[in-house]
Amino acid sequence: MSLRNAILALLTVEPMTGYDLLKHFEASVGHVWHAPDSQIYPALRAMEKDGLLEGTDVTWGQRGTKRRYAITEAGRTAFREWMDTPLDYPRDRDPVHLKAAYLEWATPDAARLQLRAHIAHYTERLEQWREKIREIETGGSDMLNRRLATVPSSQHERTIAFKRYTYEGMIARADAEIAWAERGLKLLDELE
Amino acid sequence: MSLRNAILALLTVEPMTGYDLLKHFEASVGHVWHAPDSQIYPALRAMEKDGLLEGTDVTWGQRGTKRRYAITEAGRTAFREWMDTPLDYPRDRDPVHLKAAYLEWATPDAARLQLRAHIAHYTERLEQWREKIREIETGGSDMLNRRLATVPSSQHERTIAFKRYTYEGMIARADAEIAWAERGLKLLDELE
DNA sequence: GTGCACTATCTATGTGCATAGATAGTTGCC
DNA sequence: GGCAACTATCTATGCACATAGATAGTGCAC
Repeated sequence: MSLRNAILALLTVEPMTGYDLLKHFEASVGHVWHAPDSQIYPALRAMEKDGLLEGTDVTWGQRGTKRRYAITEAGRTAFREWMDTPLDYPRDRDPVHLKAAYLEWATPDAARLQLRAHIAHYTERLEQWREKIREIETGGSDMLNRRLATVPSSQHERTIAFKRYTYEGMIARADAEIAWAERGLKLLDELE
Repeated sequence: MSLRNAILALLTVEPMTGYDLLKHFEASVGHVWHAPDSQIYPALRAMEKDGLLEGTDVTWGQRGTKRRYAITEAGRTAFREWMDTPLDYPRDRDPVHLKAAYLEWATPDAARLQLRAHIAHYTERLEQWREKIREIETGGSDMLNRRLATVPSSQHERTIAFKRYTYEGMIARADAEIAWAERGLKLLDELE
């Protein structure tokens, strides 16, 4: 259900086409939730059928058309409901730690490579997330600015605070992962 | 592919039935990787067909039979290969942080409930993982003891170290999640 | 000797997602 | 005027997994 709610969240700002949404899932929201077009377009059709969205065909150039989706009142309600409902946590299923538990089966070199890849992965994310926070703080986030334009200014602080808070969480996680992988590299050295 | 490799990892210690494996996925390994019986049994059949396992029927009581699977040389090779191959990291898809980004849509009470649930979830895991480490350190882990019996004593330190290292990583992650949720609770107070 | 918890396995249906490939119109540039 | 890059959307196949329900034998306790 998260995909649907990620879509609803974006459409609370303004109506969008599937393609618009795709671009957002590749950029801003994509740092938290990713979705390919093959998932987005069918989801939009289903959500329209369920009354969460209302689609209208918009002409585009001479012969082209595209379908722009707006969130309905039912959609807003559904989103608020989801926001108020606790998530249930999936069972643990973590390939990285699964492998770590049997690292004696890997060659030390392969083990090192993988820990370094872990560090590289989270370092990259870290930079993206830090950049997001910078954008949020300097008012350089288009999507956030448009969102702020739709809510009373008394809500601006809240809205911004939760965005920053989200990315801070991602950063904290990345920091923990990097520190863990670095301890792993040290451990490999010690065991040799 | 992780399920298959989790199964291979367990079967490097000794042959087991699907039911045995299920119990392990509910207990020890389950802290890192979970799988229901409806996934395990078909996987075992497929892995036998692929030559990774060899199954033999074992009588059980008067009329009962069960199928015990042993890892083959091909299975060991496949497992080692997986262990030496870097994982590829899935795209970000994190419901918790997705929701956090739009927390202004939740009522403050609902938001608090969810952050507390987050804390409760990871606190519970934390205790399980700490218990696992205690088991590892005191030699109280059956599965680990049986595993150690299959490897030369020169490898014991390594084997134990990686297990502990794995759970330390899970603990570090849980600590980070709890700290983040606590900052969230504070943030909610401040915004009110 | 009956009932109950446990061992043991299998099947069916549906969702979410990855991957890949197809189609077609638009815009801008050289 | 043609080509490339981009906009816009759709479809197909397959895997991993959740959920649920079915079947049947075992072992023990009362």
